Amino acid sequence: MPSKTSQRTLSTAEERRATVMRTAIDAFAARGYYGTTTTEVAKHAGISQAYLYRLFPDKEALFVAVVDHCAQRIRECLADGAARAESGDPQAVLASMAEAYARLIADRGLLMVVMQANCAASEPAIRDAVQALYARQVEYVRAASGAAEEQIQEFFARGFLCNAVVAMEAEGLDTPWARTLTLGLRHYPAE
Amino acid sequence: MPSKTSQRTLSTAEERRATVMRTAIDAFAARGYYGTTTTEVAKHAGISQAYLYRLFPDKEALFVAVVDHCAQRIRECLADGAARAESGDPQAVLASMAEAYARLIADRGLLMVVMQANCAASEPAIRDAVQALYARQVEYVRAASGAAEEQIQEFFARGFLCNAVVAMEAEGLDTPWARTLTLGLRHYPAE
DNA sequence: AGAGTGAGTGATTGACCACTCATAGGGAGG
DNA sequence: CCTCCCTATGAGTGGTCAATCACTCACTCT
Repeated sequence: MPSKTSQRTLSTAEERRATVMRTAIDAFAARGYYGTTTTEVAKHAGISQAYLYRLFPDKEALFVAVVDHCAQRIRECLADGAARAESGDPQAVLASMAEAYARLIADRGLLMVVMQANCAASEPAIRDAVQALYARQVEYVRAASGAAEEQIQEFFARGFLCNAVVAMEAEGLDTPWARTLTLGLRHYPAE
Repeated sequence: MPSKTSQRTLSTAEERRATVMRTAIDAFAARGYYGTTTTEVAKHAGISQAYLYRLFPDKEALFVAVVDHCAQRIRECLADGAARAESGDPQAVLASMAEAYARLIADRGLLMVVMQANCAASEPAIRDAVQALYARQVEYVRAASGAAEEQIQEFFARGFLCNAVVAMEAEGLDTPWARTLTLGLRHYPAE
């Protein structure tokens, strides 16, 4: 019967959930867990706010789902970096992972969601999600690189430096202090 | 006339402002700029919410004032660390500053306010305050230590690592990943 | 064609929040 | 003792937010 426009109009709930998790990143990235409204998230996903509550039990579960989604994308990115390493040497693997990470955070959203989650850790469920995120990341980096503890720690320290620099929007600044912090940091332009 | 209790009942506005900036730290540290209510801040300071608005023009100005207050305390702490250095050697000065910083962030509040401010940088006034904070910190560390750019950068990278670890409450955890991240980090118990 | 299932929404609710205003009361100077 | 300024508050106000509910419509199976 719908001969003209063969486009289907309805999606499955699972497809919608995936869309929401993708589009909610930018919303939560800008204003964090408390500062983002469910109406805003719904608008980004192109659905009504009421339906958002059919897809997720409440705002907290929605946020945790978004954080988990980001965690998974970061892991995939690290794995991709490890696969591209030119040799099995721990330092080479770490460098290749760092390069992949630098490319990943070219879009601010992903990174900012993780920082926002880190800051909203006073909610137990969110703190648990953040701890799980870093637990899996650290274990993965350890396993994939085989590097020494100190090297892994420094890898993450540099990662946190990246995060902070991006969060405070200091990548573009042409001041001495900003140049000191961003020394040697690869900065890929957005998209 | 008030012979029994000689305690005064009124304070000057300046004294009250100082009290608010001290007590608001814990409130903003836990739930950030958006998640903290002005009523909460007023209650912590022991004044009415209405009077808070006589001391500060609005919530944003209040938050920025608290961030500036934290920035000043951190600078004092770094200066104190530099003064205690055993020699003028850049590495020794940096190490002494790091030690002082580790002691400072024994109370989570100060550090979390800075992280929360970093995450609320979508508000221009807050972003400016955060950038000013790090600008002065980096310049101070550079001037006081005389260290090379790379060393200064690594100093701050380790600082951000500290921040993240404290934020996600991983200092106490006895898991391999948490131990990797906290390697060699001095952890002073609260208060 | 008609019944049943799941996608999707408009309207609403009660709680709460940033911010305001009229006013009460302490303390110092005259 | 009176008065004037400053500290301080109670009682709102308009607006917004998370969450709910009754309801419509699209699609499928028989």
